[in-house]
Amino acid sequence: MNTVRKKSPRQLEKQRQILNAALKVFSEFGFSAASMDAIALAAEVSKPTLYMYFGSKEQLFESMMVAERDVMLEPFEHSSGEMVSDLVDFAWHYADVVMRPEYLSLARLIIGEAQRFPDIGRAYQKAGPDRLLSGIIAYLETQKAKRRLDFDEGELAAQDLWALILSAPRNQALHIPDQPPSTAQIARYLENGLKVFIKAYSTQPE
Amino acid sequence: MNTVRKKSPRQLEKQRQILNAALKVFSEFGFSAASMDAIALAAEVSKPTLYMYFGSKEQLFESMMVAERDVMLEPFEHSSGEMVSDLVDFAWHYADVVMRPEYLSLARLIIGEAQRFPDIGRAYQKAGPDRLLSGIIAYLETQKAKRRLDFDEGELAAQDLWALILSAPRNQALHIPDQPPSTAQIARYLENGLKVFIKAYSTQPE
DNA sequence: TATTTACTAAACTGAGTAGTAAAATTTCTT
DNA sequence: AAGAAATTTTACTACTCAGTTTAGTAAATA
Repeated sequence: MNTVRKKSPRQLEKQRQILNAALKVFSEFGFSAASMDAIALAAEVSKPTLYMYFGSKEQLFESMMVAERDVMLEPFEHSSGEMVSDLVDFAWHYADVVMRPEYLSLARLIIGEAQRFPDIGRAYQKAGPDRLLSGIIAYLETQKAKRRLDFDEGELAAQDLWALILSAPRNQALHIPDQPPSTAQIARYLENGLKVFIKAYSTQPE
Repeated sequence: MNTVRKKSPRQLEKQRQILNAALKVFSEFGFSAASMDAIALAAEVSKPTLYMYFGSKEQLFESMMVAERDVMLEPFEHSSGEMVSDLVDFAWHYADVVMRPEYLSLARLIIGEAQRFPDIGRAYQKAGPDRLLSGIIAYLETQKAKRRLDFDEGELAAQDLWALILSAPRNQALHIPDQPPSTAQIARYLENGLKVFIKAYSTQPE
């Protein structure tokens, strides 16, 4: 396996190109049906270059997963610093990440290949859902500290919030990629979910 | 495409054998990576026989999907007749179906191939989640009629119940096939979910 | 200018795979 | 038991694809 020694900006650019192409092709066809020729073509790179940067199809797949996962969750990372004003903002921000077509494609790919790449499934669960869940828990705890919410286990409350808001539209989107729920439909589930959550967990339900 | 004319019990038996093998191999490898040779081997049938019963790989895949889906949902079908005594029973019955390893495998397969087989994704949504949802709605409506529950839209209430009970363990199981949640873990989510649901929807929360 | 580095295009290897053909064999029917 | 139908075995075709090799080119470096 001949790796590149030093990474010039030009090489980093090429690496990005390849990873982007890999995401695109793998997402569309799945691991097995995606061909390295197709990825090379999409990346506008020759096949030997592909193998120079990433030794094999499996390695490319795993590298792509790690890279894309981080890119995907980047916007969420940043927001965890700023203080969200209320649950609605929080929920919408969350929905924006999870319901993005690229995120859904990746999730579909991961679920579909989970049996063949158990490490990737586990890593995704940690870096994706679990991390987002931590964010929710942290937020809910601050609300609990302010006596606005009441619960025993933060994890369960966070799971409930997630489930109430996004379970229905996300599952549907996973099964039917070509008919993603509209913003209005998402809003319907989101508002109802929040209403239920508040009724169950708020100390002063309106 | 040379189909078999009359179906002797022996042929039906063979058909079952093939479909079972197809489920097994497709579930393990996904559509593309599964080979017809492997399926023939698993079914203890020759490859030409495979092609005699099901004209092509895609046809076999689709037939298997339809057949397995129906088998999978059979136990649920029957139970909708008998009157479930309370929500806990109902939830457990539901969890038993959805968290079965074979059901999860099939769901993983469908999600992974949804982009390549949009019809199958749509059909599954209708025959699986949507049908189960109808069952929940029907049950909730009877409770509403008895003034035990209160809600505006049955669909939303049913989605909430589903989400609260099974969203968390199911998602985790989809990502991490080799570590399915234990009965105790399922119970934890289920009991908490029911508690929240009752608090939000019951007319007389305990 | 000479040399190294990164890359490309194209052909090739070797393995696997969907699907078919035909003859041999088993099973069913009469 | 004899003939018909269903199946199997075996072999094959045509193709795809991961990964490699070769021969040559553009650009950076010395």
